[in-house]
Amino acid sequence: MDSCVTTSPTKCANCILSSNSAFKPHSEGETKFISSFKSGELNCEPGMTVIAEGTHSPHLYTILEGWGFRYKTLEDGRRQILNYVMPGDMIGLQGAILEHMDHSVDALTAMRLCVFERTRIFSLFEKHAGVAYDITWLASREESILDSHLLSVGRRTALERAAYLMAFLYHRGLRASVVSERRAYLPLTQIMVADTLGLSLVHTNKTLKKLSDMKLIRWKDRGCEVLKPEALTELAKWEPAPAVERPYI
Amino acid sequence: MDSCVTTSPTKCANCILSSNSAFKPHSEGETKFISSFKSGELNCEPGMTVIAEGTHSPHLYTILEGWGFRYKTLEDGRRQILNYVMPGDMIGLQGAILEHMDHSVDALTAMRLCVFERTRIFSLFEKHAGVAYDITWLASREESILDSHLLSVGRRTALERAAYLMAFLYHRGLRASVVSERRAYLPLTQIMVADTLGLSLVHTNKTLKKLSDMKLIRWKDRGCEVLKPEALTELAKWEPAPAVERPYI
DNA sequence: CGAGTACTTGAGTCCGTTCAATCCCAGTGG
DNA sequence: CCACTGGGATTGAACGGACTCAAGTACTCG
Repeated sequence: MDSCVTTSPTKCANCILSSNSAFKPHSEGETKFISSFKSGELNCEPGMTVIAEGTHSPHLYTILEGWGFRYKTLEDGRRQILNYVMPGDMIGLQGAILEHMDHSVDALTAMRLCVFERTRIFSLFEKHAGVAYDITWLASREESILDSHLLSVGRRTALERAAYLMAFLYHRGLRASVVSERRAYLPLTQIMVADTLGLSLVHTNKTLKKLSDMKLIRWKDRGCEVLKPEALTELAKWEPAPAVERPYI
Repeated sequence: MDSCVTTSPTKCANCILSSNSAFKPHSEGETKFISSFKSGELNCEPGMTVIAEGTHSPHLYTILEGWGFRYKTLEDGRRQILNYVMPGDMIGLQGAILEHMDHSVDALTAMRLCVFERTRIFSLFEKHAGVAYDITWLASREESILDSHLLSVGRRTALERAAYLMAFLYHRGLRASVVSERRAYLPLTQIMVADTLGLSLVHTNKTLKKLSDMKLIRWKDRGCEVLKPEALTELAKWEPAPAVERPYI
C-alpha cells in the first residue's frame, strides 16, 4: 500500500546528482537555498502516476533516480508519449507556472524524486537568478527535444523513427548515467514504444524486429538492448546534441 | 534589396503590444529596463528566413506584427513545421540559452520584430526577476503547445489533425489579435499545412476539401477562412486553453 | 495451474502515399 | 497584347505502409 512515501530527505549537499560529473555543481549559496526550497522526497513504484493531467499539482519535482515518461491522452484513450524523464530532469514546471498540468507523468521503473513547493518558485526567481536561469535552461532543452520528436513523428518513416528513439534514449541515458556503454539497456515495453512513435503495437513490433534482424538492437527481458548506437543514429539521420555540463536543481 | 532593415525603434512605452488588453502590462521599471534591453527593430518580407538552424544567432526577438513559423528539416529536405509565431511570441530563446539554434524561423506574412541582444539575457535574470519569470512562462507555454501538437501528429487521424490545426490557429490568432471573429482568415498555403500535419500535400488537399464540404472552413485567396471554430474543436476532440492575461517582453 | 501481460505472427483492409495530369492565376517579357 | 513561366490548388489512379482483426506463444505471478 505504501507505494509512495515521503522519506527523510538527504541533504542537498550530499545529493546523488552532485556526485555525477555531467551536472554543473552549485555554489554554496545555491545549495543552501535549494535545501530550503526542498520539502521532501518521494518514492514511486513502477507504473505509478506521479502527476495527473488536469490537476493543479502543488509540487515540482526533480528526478533523483529511475525512469519515467510524460504523456497526453485523447478522450477515447489514444495515448501519445511526449518524452521520457531521467535523473536531473525537472517535472511539474507547467503546473507551477501555467496553473494546471496538461499532461501526466508515470513512473517507468522505481523512481526517487526530490519535492519542491510550487508556491515558492517566484521567490526562487527573486533570490537566485542563477537558479532561475537554470530552470529556463531546462525548459529550453525540453522544448528542443520536443521539436526533434515532432520532426520524427511527422516526417520520419517507421524504421527511422524507431532507430531515432532508441538512439535518443541511449544518448540521454548515457548522460544521466542510467545506461552505460557496456550495458545499454532501456526499460521499455513495446506498447510504450508504439505510443511514442505514433504507430500501432503490431507495426511497432514488426519494425523493431527489423532493427533486431539488422543487429542494431536486441529485445530482451522486457526492454531494449542497444547494440550499435552509431548505426541507429545514421539510419535515423539524426545526430545527438554535443554533451555539455548541464544544470539541475 | 532592402527586405530587412533596422528601423528607428518605437519606444517600449508606446509598444503596439501594450495597447492590446490580452497582454499583461509592464510596471514602469520593467518598461524602462526592457527599453534598455531592446536594440532595434527588424522588418521582414514574407518568405524570409529570420533565424536559420545551426547558426549562433546574437539576437532574441519578440514578434510585434505578422505571422511566422518555426520548422526543422531532415537532410533530404523533409520538413516539419513545429509551431507558428504571432505578435507577443518570443523567438531565439534556444539560441540564447543553449548556444545554438536547432530550428529555423521563416516569415509567413510581412513581420515586424523587436530585437534584443542575447548576451544581456543573464543580466535580465539578475535585475528583473519578474521579467525572467515571464520568459519562463513563455517557454512553458511553448512546451505545452508542442505537447499538443505531438499528440495530434502522433495520434489523431488526418481529418482530426486538420481540424485541430485550424481551430488551434484560430484561437491563438484571436488572442494575438491577428484574426477576428468576423474575419477569421489564416494566411497559409496547403504545403505548409501538410508540413505541419505530417501528411503529403495531396492527402492534405483532400482532407481540407472534406472540411470545406462540411462547411467548417473555406479555402480562399491562398489561405483558410475558419467558418465554424466550435465544430472544428469538437471534431478534433480538442479544447482551447482558457484565455488568460499573458506576459510579453 | 489458471490468469494476466507482453510479445509474436499472419491475413486482409484501408488510409495515406506517390505519380501524373490539369487548372488557375499573377507576373514578366517579347 | 499575348505567350511563357511558376507557384499553388485540384483531381484521378494505383500502390504500399500501417492499420485492425485474430491467434498463438512465452513468461510471471498468485
